[in-house]
Amino acid sequence: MSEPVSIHMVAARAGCSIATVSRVINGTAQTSAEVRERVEEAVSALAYRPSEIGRSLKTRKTRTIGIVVPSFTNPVFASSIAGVEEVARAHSRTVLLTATEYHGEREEEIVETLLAKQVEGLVLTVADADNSRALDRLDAAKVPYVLLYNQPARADRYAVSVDNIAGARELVGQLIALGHKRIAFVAGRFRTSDRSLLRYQGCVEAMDEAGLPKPEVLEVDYAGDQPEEPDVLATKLRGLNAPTALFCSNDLLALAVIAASRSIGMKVPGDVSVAGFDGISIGTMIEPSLASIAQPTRAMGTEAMEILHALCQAAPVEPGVRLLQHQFRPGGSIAAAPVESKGGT
Amino acid sequence: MSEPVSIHMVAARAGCSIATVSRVINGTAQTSAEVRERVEEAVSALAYRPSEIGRSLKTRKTRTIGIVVPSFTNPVFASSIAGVEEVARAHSRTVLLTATEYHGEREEEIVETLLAKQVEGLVLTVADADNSRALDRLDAAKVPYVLLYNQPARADRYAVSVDNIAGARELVGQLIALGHKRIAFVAGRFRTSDRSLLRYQGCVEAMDEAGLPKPEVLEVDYAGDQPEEPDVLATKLRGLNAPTALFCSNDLLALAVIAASRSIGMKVPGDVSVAGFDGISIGTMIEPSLASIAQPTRAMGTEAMEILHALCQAAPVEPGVRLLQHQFRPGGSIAAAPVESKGGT
DNA sequence: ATCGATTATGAAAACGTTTTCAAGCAGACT
DNA sequence: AGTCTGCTTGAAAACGTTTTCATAATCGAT
Repeated sequence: MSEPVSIHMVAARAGCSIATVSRVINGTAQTSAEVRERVEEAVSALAYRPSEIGRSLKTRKTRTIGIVVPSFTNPVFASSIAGVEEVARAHSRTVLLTATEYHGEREEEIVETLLAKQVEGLVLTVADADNSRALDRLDAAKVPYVLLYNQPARADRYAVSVDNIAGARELVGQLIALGHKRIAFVAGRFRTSDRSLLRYQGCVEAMDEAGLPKPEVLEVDYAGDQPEEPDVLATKLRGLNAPTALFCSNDLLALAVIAASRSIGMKVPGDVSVAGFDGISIGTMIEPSLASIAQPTRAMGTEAMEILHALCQAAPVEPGVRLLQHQFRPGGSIAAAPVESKGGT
Repeated sequence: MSEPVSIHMVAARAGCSIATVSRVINGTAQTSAEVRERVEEAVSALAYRPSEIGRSLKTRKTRTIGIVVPSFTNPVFASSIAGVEEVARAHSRTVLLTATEYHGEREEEIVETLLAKQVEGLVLTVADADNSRALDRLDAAKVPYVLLYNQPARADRYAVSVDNIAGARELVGQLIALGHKRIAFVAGRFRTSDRSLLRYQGCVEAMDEAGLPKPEVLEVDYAGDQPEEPDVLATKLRGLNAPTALFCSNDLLALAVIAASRSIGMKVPGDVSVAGFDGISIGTMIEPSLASIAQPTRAMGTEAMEILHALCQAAPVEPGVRLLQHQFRPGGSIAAAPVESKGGT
């Protein structure tokens, strides 16, 4: 903070010009062994580290990328961020982190800030990938970016995701195979998550295919990352038309739904089956374990960052959505549907 | 990436000097309404955003802070990061994020990188706050930092934590009150977490006080954030001397321990009580709910960032460790100790 | 010995800002 | 009319780098 050691001091101590110091440090040109040694001595004696700021200004490269996600506390995002960061570091890039807290309207402002910081590219998860002023801004600025968890319709955008529709279909297919006919979709934030909508769509398709009516939908409010109060949620659950299975748009929500069900005396999976989406690791440790669609979250982060890295150095990359493999994760939270009481409630 | 619009272009379009543009943008001096209007027109027409790089170079302020934590995927760190980021944004600072992945030896290199990026300060959780070359480096560079979750002995360092010893004592006290006499401490990473060690110490003190022998210790290996394979863990648990309660050094570990116990037919809490430390929110949603010591993780993040912000602008702040209030969170995972079979195994 | 070719080095420009300094200019006062 | 004050503006320096260009020095070859 108070003793900034610049290249000039190193040059002074080594008795040469700053140009030579720069050459020694970056190995960008031949230098005599003698002067090289003096420079190296000075560098370590002064604990000199070239300022990335000065360097960036000249080279117009910051080696910094930005991340924009709805939240850190959702394990899905946390672990993909970890993946991004790992790859970023491997390519000696650093990561500027921001969260929208699920406020889609903040996206644009956040992107603006990141742009001012001269990030070379971004990895982001937006509310609606096909209608985002933030993305338009990035396109205009010609700053490369890779979407994560979004599945944009536009083919010119880069994205890494799983096939949300197929995943949801698969999961709901399992429920149907277990004999469930009245399946409700418990939706987190339809409005701020196109993923949620796609999963709903997959659910509808699976039920359609099986000749079942559209699922009932229960929309849940959130406070930050946590679903609303357990008793409010419980009340809402009670208001449903006696579904035998609940498909929740994500695992965190499923956990809350299980807890709420329990609180109103509904046994899981005895009275009602509950499934989620994401495959967070905690789901396997609880009892009953949570049936879900597992996404390779960390790998999605690393993949996104690899693409972004390529883009940053203007390497040719095929645009479009990379769909990584999802996997049905069975769990004790779902079971065969209870036998239907004839014409009952 | 390819059309960088600089202050010069704005000046050219507005027909004035770059100095005037700067003044209009920052409002740092009076300008005539006429020229101000022209500048504003140019700014919005060109979608100009001052480069933070250029600005930082001149002002020697980057308005960027660094975060160093062991991992993002541990909810404890994730939520305090969220707190840090929130406050940082409120003070219009951005956050550079890095994880050590629990490799203490990486800390120094990471700090070095962050320093080169000219961060104005750091929030970090280190392996051992009293013996850290990374912190020494920061002291030498006179860059302010605030520790999070660490409780350094040195009184000149800033830190935000809970009282780990007191928390552990309190929790173990509860176990003892429930009649437990053989309590084992399940330790995650003694070597890379001084928190773990403090919690152990608290456990020992509580047992000492009650005239009980030192707790048996089970040390667990990790792969990244997840404890070792469930069956390995289960085997290790079986090797213990029939404790009636397991105090785990953190909640994630406790969850794994519960799952492992279940896998070898030990009922929780019927056969063995299990408690954790941290109070992660998922702990309240599972069955049985997890008894733990809740830390105000997000508040710890905001507090740390507030202190750092003050430090960054050279405001006087009392050094030392801020201990935030922890709270015993009761849970169904602990229950009265089974009655002791006379002189049994 | 002289010449061209090669190598090591330094001076200076450039990157995009902020800020100091001086100057221009209007109006107000003597 | 002349001076002073106050307000607005521009030129230029500075921040810490990298890089271009030129120069000095070394060397082998004629």
